[in-house]
Amino acid sequence: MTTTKKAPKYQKIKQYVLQGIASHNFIDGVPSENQLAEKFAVSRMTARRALDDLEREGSVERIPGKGTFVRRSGHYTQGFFRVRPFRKWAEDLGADLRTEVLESRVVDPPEEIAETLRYSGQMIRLCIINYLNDMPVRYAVRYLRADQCADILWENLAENSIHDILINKYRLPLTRISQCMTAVGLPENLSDLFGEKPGYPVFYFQRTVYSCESPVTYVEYFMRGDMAFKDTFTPMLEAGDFHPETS
Amino acid sequence: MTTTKKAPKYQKIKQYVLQGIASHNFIDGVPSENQLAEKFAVSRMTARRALDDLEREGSVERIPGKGTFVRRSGHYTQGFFRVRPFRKWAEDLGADLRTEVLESRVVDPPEEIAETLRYSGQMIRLCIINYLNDMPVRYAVRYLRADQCADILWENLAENSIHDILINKYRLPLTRISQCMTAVGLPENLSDLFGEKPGYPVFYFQRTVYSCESPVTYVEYFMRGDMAFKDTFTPMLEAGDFHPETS
DNA sequence: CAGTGGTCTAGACCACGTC
DNA sequence: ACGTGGTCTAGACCACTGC
Repeated sequence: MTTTKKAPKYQKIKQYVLQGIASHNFIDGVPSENQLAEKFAVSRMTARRALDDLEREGSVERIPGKGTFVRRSGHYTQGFFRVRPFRKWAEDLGADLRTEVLESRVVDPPEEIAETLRYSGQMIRLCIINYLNDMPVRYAVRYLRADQCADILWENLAENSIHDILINKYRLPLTRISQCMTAVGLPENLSDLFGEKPGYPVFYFQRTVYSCESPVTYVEYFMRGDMAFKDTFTPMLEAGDFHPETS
Repeated sequence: MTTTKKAPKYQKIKQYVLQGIASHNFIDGVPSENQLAEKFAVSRMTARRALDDLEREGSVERIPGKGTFVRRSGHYTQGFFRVRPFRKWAEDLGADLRTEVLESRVVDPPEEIAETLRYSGQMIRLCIINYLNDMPVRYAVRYLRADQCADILWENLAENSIHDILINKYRLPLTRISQCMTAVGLPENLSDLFGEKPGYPVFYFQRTVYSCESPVTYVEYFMRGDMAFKDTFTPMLEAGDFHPETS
């Protein structure tokens, strides 16, 4: 259900290139359009279509006359933000909020997640999608330590807040939240879920939640780019923040 | 210098469609790929390329078997954020900040701007681009009331903060800032400026700055999507904000 | 010079929605 | 049955880069 029904040829090419990037091949350049076309026995336009997508999704960079290259990110940081709890937000809007649990199981965590949560044992992985008035607006992948809250697998996560459960059932006071937001193109594998093309602009969040300085859960999610963040405030001279002395 | 050097045919088609959208034609559907191909005497693939771009940039929506339609935005709001002053941000990074003024002149404001600033006289329009370590990261268009600060045209805006000037020279205390952020695809006309393809994910900000409840300046800007917003905070039960009771 | 990506053509078949 | 968008082909010319 996640992939397109007819499996276009350019999808296979995209997969091939993405895997190659992940395996750190292609460090001095992705195969050229002609090479890909030959390798997959397709026309150059089709190979090109695959690279077009990858470029729009930010995976590769093309330089005319030279070739196609893996893109590096280069993160700066630029400000801060707060995110309102999803349920509260929907309430205020008077909008209909629906939550679906797409996956809920025990996994061996990827290395970065193990590092982030400082725990290398098994984890619970939850994939959740939120709809607002039947429009998919947020897709979240969450990791929790299996030793801390294995029973969460049996909770009704579509109806109850995960934070509620962590606090009230597992007695984990949530004391700190650390998060990062960027704007990215919608990844290919979420295209169907959101009903948008790969590359559609979305917010990408990465959040770690701590209980008493110990990381409890990591969640990353993609949210439609047209979900607006709004703010009105008074620019007082507070803590090196937005204030009149500077631009 | 802003447009591509060879002026591809699909650009003209994009322009045509965008103008049609702005003129509120196409309310019941953009011309089909075949119609556009015939009208512009190009192959269908070329007309299609134009619509591909417009779709990725969020202007139109395609429905297989039905047609291509103008996209409506449908803004919700989702949280809030703060943006650090650009100069301060660059300082902290130890990065090299460069500012270029691309345009600086007196104009008759578009209607929305006149409404936002509650002033229908002439305005000063500033187009500014910021580079961080020689990478273009932010493009801003700013409007100011010509009757309030016409002389700002003669200031060295590349070196001095506009807010500084407003406060210190024009004695306009900035008392309130109201802003909105979404994620959008990079508009076509900024593609060259940023060195990214149209559709590249960027943050889009709209901000109105007030002095004593009177709007003083409106600025909108596009910022690279890989400029991260980061935040670490304690989720206390404050003013309906992020707190443990909810998701 | 050969190779790259950027654009373009004039066809084609398919799945889907409307009538 | 017809029009729509989605995919695909096998060519083509161009501008640019590197050698």
